[in-house]
Amino acid sequence: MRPKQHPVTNDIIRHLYYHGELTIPMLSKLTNLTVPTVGKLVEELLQQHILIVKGKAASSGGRCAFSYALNAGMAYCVVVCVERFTMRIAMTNIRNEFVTPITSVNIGIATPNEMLKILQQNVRRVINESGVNRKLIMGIGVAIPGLINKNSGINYSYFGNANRSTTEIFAKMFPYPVLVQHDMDVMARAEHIMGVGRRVENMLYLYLGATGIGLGIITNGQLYLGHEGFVGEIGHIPIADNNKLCHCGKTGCLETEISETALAAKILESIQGGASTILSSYLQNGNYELTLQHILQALHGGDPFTINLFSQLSEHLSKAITIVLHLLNPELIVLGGELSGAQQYLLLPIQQHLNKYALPQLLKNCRITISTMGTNAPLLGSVPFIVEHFLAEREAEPKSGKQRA
Amino acid sequence: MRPKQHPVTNDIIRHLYYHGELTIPMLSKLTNLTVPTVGKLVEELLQQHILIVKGKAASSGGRCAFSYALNAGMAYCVVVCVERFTMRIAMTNIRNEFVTPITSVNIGIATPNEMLKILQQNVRRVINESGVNRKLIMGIGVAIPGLINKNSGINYSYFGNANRSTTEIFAKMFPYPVLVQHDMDVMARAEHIMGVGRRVENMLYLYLGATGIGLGIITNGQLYLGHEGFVGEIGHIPIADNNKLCHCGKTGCLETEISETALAAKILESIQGGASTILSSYLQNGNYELTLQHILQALHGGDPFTINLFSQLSEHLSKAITIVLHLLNPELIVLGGELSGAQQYLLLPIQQHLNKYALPQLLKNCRITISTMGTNAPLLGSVPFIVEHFLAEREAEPKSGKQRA
DNA sequence: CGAACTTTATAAAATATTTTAAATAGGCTA
DNA sequence: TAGCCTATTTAAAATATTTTATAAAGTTCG
Repeated sequence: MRPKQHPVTNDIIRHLYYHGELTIPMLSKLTNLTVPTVGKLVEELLQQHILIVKGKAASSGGRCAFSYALNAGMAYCVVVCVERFTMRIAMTNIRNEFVTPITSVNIGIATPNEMLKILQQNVRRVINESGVNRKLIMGIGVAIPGLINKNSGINYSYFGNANRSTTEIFAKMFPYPVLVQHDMDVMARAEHIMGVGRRVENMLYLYLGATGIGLGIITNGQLYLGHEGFVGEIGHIPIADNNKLCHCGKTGCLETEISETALAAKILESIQGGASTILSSYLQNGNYELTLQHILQALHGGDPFTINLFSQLSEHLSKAITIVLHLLNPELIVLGGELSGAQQYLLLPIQQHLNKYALPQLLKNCRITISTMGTNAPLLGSVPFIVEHFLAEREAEPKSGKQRA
Repeated sequence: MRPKQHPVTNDIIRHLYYHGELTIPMLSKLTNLTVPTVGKLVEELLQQHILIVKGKAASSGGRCAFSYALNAGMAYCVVVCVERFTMRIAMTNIRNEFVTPITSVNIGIATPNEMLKILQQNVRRVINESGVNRKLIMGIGVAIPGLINKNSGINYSYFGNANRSTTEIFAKMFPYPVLVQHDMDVMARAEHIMGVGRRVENMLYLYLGATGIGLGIITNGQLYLGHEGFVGEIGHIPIADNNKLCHCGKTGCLETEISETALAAKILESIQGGASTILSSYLQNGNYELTLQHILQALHGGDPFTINLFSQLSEHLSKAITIVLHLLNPELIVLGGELSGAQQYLLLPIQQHLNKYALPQLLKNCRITISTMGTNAPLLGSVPFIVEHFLAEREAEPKSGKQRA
């Protein structure tokens, strides 16, 4: 008997999720509903404990409005991210806040089936230990690297093979919806919803990881996934004239210059060629491996060799950034991933090189910054996906009983 | 007294514009309104002569539905495109059909002010000669090359300088809204709305012109303009290791390999080096200039040298296509512009080279084809912009008198 | 400090849209 | 060609949302 109301309350919840805190007149503008209508709906949502009164907003010349927010205890998300050596799991509330510690599990060289087991066990443990009412869990978000088909859920790296859809596998494993997403897209979304990219319509998230490079794209205010979800494969753009063979089989890929192994190899070569750097000390006593951690440590320690190394690396990166800048004219480019830990040692040379390569009109109004979300991005970025899915389901629902609260 | 109805009838008009012909149940699904509601609104629009009954749709197992379409005489657009040597002007109806011949005016090396005068005079003439009721003209669409700021309308090529907004200039010149757009975006839109890209959510339009290269981008079903409208600057991607100086000041730009002058220079060099080609015959009697027309003629005439030339050109092009393919995972790539006249001599080698460069997962479900709209694209592509603007204005309108019909 | 103005919230009447139900029209099969 | 099935159309009742009007709670300025 309420044909439109249910979708409309979802709209209110959605806006409150993205804005955090809103007044009735603000919601009226955002939803295109009149103030009395929004007033009634908010009243209803308050009674269902979906909303809470947050306080009074500052007056803008008249009676000051009450502001409302989502009740943090209204709904929860389980978030998982799969990384090189570990899988991290935690629970958040609907306000993007962690409500459990982040569990980190070693995954070693687990087979797809072992990975599934590890995931299942640990997700269950996190849910148990959280003490949260299971009915309030909206879903599970899983961020994984590699190519993931956005329609079938088929991916070519974890949890299965080219024939098994992860979506189907997980549907049998959990009583909650499980959303598997490319980690790049999850991080881009995190940055866009709760990081430096808030309210930005067109932005790029450039992930500079130890093992690879990727790009997450936000166009017209929404995540762009492309036809099948294979967006942002920037690591294999032929950009370097170095003749180095990439693991993809081609030469000159961006990734042959920018990765932990590429950096380590370059350093080793230089040291053998007589270069003087603090990094030599790590290579004593039969230890021939340099990790990114060592390199970043040397960098922030002020080692001139390493600083120069990052300046060189920035040159290649700048060429790639120039390409995406010229193609997509973003308002903001966010740099994330382990390599972005280089901070100013990366950002400043990039900006310098961009002045050389990029068209000034495009560069002028494009901000470039380093992510401040750290390792939380691939976890928190799943929350908006889960919230959207939850609200979409809620809309499709037969208008049966009252909603969870 | 009709708070929502007006926007809703606009929605019906919009859907009919994009689909051409629809039944009431189809409109009901598209608008999220019930069949009785749509029925009433359609009845109203029929009485206002905005819609016409098109015929009966084929039955799908029951009573067959009437199908409705926009009345071609309901509204008109003036469309203009500015090209290298000429300005072309015509009038269309709201169904993307020309209702006047296409007027072509020589613009030589006109100054910005002269250009404005030429445009004004000829647009007026086309309107006069069309005999169309001026009240039915929705607006004027102008497609121009170069960088155009999507917000201010400031462009750096025609009709003004970096300080004058074309939007403002035109507002004083005509009693109709004038929409100035980048020609690349207009052509991409044409291809997306009425060309090979109909119903495609994610596509790229690659313009291969005599003087430059550009990219129009459709993401999530809508034209992507970027932060300021400077999207698709693909001509200056550093892709060639040829050390040729580009007019932008850098070397190795894609445009240094793919353009009329680049091709002509290459041919001349080869001929001087002793190559045998039918093109030599054009260079007799003191004529040292080769146009793209000559080259395409030789190509389709089967000249082996020219065929080979296009195969080489395709290699560079394929590298650029690989980049955008890897970054944006489109469903469709449409090739347009004068160079696309090479047809299979361009398409086949591109596909061959792509097999070498691109990741198979990305290539597999991406169709690449050559535009079939020819020189109409930059004219007809303005129509959807004008229609959208018209409908947006109509929505904002105070719900005063009845609408034009 | 109170009058005038502005903004927000609520109540009652008006109206658009939906739901439910019944009628109509075409295709398919016997 | 009659009768059944399905889909479209129209009609009437129910309900959500808007409009209009009024009250309440702030700010600003004389």
